Amino acid sequence: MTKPDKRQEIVRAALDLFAEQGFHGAPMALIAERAGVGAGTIYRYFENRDILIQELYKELEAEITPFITDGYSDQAPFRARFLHLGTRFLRYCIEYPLHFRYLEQFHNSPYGVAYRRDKLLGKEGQCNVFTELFEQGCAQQVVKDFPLPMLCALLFGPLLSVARDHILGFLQLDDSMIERTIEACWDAIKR
Amino acid sequence: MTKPDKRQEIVRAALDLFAEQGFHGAPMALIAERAGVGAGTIYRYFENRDILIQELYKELEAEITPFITDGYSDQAPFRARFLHLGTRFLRYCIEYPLHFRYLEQFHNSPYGVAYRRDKLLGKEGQCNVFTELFEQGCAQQVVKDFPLPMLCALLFGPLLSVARDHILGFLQLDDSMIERTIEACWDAIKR
DNA sequence: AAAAATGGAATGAACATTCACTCTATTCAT
DNA sequence: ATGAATAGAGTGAATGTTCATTCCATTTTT
Repeated sequence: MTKPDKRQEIVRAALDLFAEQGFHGAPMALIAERAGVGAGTIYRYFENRDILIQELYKELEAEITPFITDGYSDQAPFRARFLHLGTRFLRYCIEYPLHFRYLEQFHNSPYGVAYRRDKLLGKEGQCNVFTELFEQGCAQQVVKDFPLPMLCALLFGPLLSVARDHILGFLQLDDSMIERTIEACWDAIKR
Repeated sequence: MTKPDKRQEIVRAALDLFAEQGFHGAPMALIAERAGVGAGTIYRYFENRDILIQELYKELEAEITPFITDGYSDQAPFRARFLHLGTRFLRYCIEYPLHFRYLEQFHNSPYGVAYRRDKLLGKEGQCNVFTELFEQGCAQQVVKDFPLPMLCALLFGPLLSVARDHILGFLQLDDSMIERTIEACWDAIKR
C-alpha cells in the first residue's frame, strides 16, 4: 500500500493546488505538505516540477476519453454522435471542476502550446474521437466546409467558456441548459 | 519629450515581453533592459509589478472599443450589427497579435477572474457594446433565449479560439474565412 | 543487517523591490 | 550673463524573499 499510495497522494494534492491556485500559487513545499509527505519525497516519484505537471496532464487526458465515449456508438447518425460527445464533454468539465481547471491552466501555459504543436504535427492519440467525427462530418457534407481547427473552435470555444462561467458561478448549467448549449453549437457547425 | 517617453518605452517593452513570454518569462530586469531604462526607473512610473500589469491591461482595453465600433451604427438591423462587431473584434485580435496575446494572458490569470467578477457585479464600462447588443437581441427575440454569459460564450468562445490558432499558425484566416466564421457564430445564437 | 524510502533542513538561483548616489536642467544670486 | 544651488528623474548594485532541488540522517521494508 506504499508505492502507489504516496504517488497518488502527491498527484491528488498537486491537482487540487494547481487547479485552485494556478501553477504559481502552488510551491513544491505546499504540495508536499498537502500530500502529507516530505518535500524530497516528491522527487522520488517525479524527476522535477515540470515533469510532475506533465504527468498530471497525461493522467487527466487518459481519463477523459473513456468518460466521453461512455455509451457512444460510432454507428449512430452524425448529429446524434455530435450531440452525445459534446454533452459528455461538457458534463465532464462541470462534474470534475478541478480537473477542468487544471486542464485549462495547462492549455494556457507554455506547456500547452508546445503540446498542441506536437499533437497537430504527429497527429496521433489526442481527442481523436472528435477528429474522427469531424472528418466524417466533412466527408458526408453535413458540416460546414471548414478546416478542422475551425470546427473544433466552434464546439470547444463555447463549451470551455461556458464551463468556466459555470464553475465561477457566473452561469447556472442544468441538464436542459446543457442540452440547449450543445444544440446551439450544432447550429454553428451544421451545413 | 522625456516624461511620457520613458513610460511609453516601459509599456511597450512590457507588452512585448508579457505577450511573447507570458507573465513569468518577463522579469522586471528584462523589461527594463528591453525598454532601455534602469531597473529602478520602472518604479518611478509604476508602483510595482502588479500595477504595471493592470495599467497595461487598462490601456489595451481602452483601445479596443474605438477599434471595434469604427463605422458602427446602433440603428442598423440586429444581424448587421452583430456581424459588424464580431468581424471587427476578430480583426482586432489578428491585427494586434501582441495585444491579443496579452489580453489572453491577463484573462487566464488570477487578475482576470477578479476583474471579471467586478465587472459582472458593478456592470459598468466593459465591452458593453456587446452587452447592449445582446440585450436588445433578446428583447427583439431574434436571438435564442439564453442568459448573457451564454451568448457571449457562443460568440467569443470561437473567436478567441480561432484567433489563437491563427496567431500560432494552426489556421489561416483570410477575409473570406473571417466572414464565414462570424456567420457560423450567428447561426449559433440566432433564434 | 542491508537496501530502499522518507523527511525536512540546507543550498543556491532567480527575482522584485529599495535606496544611496549621479546627472541634468532649471532657478537663483551676484 | 555667469556661476552656484536645488530639485528631482534616473540608475543599478545591494537586499531580502521565495522557491525548486539536493543531501543525508533517520525510518521502514526486505
